Amino acid sequence: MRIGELSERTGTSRRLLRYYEEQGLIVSQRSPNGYRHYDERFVDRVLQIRGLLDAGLPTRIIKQILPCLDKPRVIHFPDATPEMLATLELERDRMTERIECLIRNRDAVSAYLDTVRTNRRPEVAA
Amino acid sequence: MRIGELSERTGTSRRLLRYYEEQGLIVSQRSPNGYRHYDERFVDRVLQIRGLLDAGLPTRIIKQILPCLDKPRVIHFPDATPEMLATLELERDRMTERIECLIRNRDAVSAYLDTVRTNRRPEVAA
DNA sequence: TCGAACGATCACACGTATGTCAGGGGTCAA
DNA sequence: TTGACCCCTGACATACGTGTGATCGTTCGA
Repeated sequence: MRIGELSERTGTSRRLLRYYEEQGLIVSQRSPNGYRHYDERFVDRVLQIRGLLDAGLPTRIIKQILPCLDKPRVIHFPDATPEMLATLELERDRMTERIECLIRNRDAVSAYLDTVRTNRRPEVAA
Repeated sequence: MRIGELSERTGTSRRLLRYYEEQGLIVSQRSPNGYRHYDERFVDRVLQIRGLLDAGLPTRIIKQILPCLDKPRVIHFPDATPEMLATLELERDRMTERIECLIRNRDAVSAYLDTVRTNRRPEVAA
């Protein structure tokens, strides 16, 4: 598919798809006329990128963890340098912290909503 | 405490503390000379703000959910308008999505790291 | 063959979180 | 009183994700 279809299927502007490519998050095939072409896998890939961006990870980090998520469980041992593994561990821990922070606060918001709804007293003006 | 101590205890620059105040995330007492003063509660409050920012929430949203997290379980019913409750529900759901996305990807990174470490073969050059 | 619809690149702009610096005042101990 | 150190405000700068527009080439159906 070309960029327009990928854009529609992922709800992501063409501009951003080109930006993600520029940042090395996705790679496209080019036809002779220069048009970008993508296969089905890119739909999930782009949605994954958007989710991670929305969760606060910068493209620089996303670029590093994406190779871990490729479907074929083929691990590229050669390019798994100790430094890269350390970086991944660090990012994994940072993601865990984010998760815990989000859970804490989401639960607090939930508790608040529950309390408000339970104690709803329409007869009280103020 | 004054802004310098709060800054040190939260690892947050003075500049940012003032910015958070400007955005309505925190409120300070002022002494006659204009200095900001904070009590102990602000240490946790600031750390919470930083966690949420790091998790990808903008100050606009953080400002809305912070009142839900105040220690005294005093719910301010009067200012809990239906619109605000709807907004909170929406944000709660968005936080849940973020959490799920982060967990999925964190687990994938973990699995990658486990695989690499398990299959470590120091004798293989390439 | 023309025009609509799509693609490409490039440049400028914006919002947000953050850094940094300038210019000025307050506090306090030597 | 001077100097070190804290605070204030305001302005400018930067990185990053994203929008928008200009200008141009490609494709394809009417």
